[in-house]
Amino acid sequence: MLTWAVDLPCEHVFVSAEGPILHADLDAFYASVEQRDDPALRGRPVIVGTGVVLAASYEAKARGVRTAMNGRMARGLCPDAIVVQPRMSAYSAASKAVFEVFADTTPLVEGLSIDEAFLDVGGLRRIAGTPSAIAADLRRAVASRVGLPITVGVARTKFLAKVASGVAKPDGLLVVPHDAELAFLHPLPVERLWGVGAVTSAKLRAHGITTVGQVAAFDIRELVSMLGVGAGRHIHALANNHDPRRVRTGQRRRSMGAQRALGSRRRDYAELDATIAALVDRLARRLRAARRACRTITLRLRFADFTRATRSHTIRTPTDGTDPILATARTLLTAAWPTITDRGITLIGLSLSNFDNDTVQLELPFTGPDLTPLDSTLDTLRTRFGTGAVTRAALLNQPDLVEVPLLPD
DNA sequence: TCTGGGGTCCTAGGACCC
DNA sequence: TCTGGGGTCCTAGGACCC
Repeated sequence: MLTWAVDLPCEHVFVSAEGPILHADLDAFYASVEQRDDPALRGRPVIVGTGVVLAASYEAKARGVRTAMNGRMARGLCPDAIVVQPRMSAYSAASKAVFEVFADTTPLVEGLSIDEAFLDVGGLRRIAGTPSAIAADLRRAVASRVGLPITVGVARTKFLAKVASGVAKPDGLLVVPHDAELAFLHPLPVERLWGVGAVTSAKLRAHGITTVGQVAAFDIRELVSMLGVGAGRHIHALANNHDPRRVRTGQRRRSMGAQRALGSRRRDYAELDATIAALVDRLARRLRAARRACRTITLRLRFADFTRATRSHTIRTPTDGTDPILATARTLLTAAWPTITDRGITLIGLSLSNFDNDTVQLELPFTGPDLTPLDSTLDTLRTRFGTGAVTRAALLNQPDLVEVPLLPD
């Protein structure tokens, strides 16, 4: 199987500092890459994606075009927009170049998606200047080395930094000073809270809650009964400016999926089976390229009325093979078929998860009976590999060698 | 506004174990 | 025979993010 034993030298382990934190977010990423690569597009409204809008330049956004909007509607709002086909490989390359700039700024980078990341710049003050100077340098470096505009929010916590970059967009820089955090946060609309989407926003507004400050003042028990324990506590904490989450490096993906929209035409079993075979083929290749193996295969379906259904199965032994994954996917489809056959399937997807824990053997920077460095080492490992990666007991039992999950993809 | 493709995390019930 | 309390794993659904 795919269990690795790789030595990871300890100089590759980074110690987390405690903020300040930068949230760096590329502006209208796909559209900006298109404008960078084709001067004729600069200053003009650009829409990436023909079916739905994958990205819109700020010139198009000014006319009301939004990400995920139906393409026909977008062209109605902005008839002179230039619509281009997405070029995913160009975006991947641009993202990689930007992340290299991040890595040159600080080793403590946590990527959130193809176009945004948190950077912990605590501890860099003496060598690189104040956080706002570091952020300004970063923006200049991305502009000169990659040719893309990027907005940076700077704050004490992840949440404040993320909100700051959102407020500062496009092509901006915003620092939230320590003594102005609540004054910055509380007047904002509830939708700025990370984790408040359409459903939660509607519930809050139905209770007359429209600002972050109102959420902060609201009784937490009522929030919990309104939204559930997890969401209620989460937004209450954020609204009250409690966000102890640190920047974490070395996170590995937890699932891998592929899907295919089918339109409204009726599909028979054979067509779905062929689609699934193609999805499995793609996914299994990606899985092997990432050197992972999965145990859970999930079939995702979306119907004409936009309801969804999932069917999943977990196998005993992790696999990266096309055949076992396809066999499981087919079993799921066959079992679900009688209940889905007349519901009008408009999308079919597969997701692989429950990856086996690939490990590395890591030399720790101490041996013998002196355990004083143990807790700082534990902290270091958790920063790099995640809180659940290693326990104190594991370190005590094996103080000079410990297995932790493999490096990120 | 009727909607693509890729992800993350949480909740809740049931099976099973001690 | 009926019972408590706690834990893990699996399945299905849902909300949210870019």
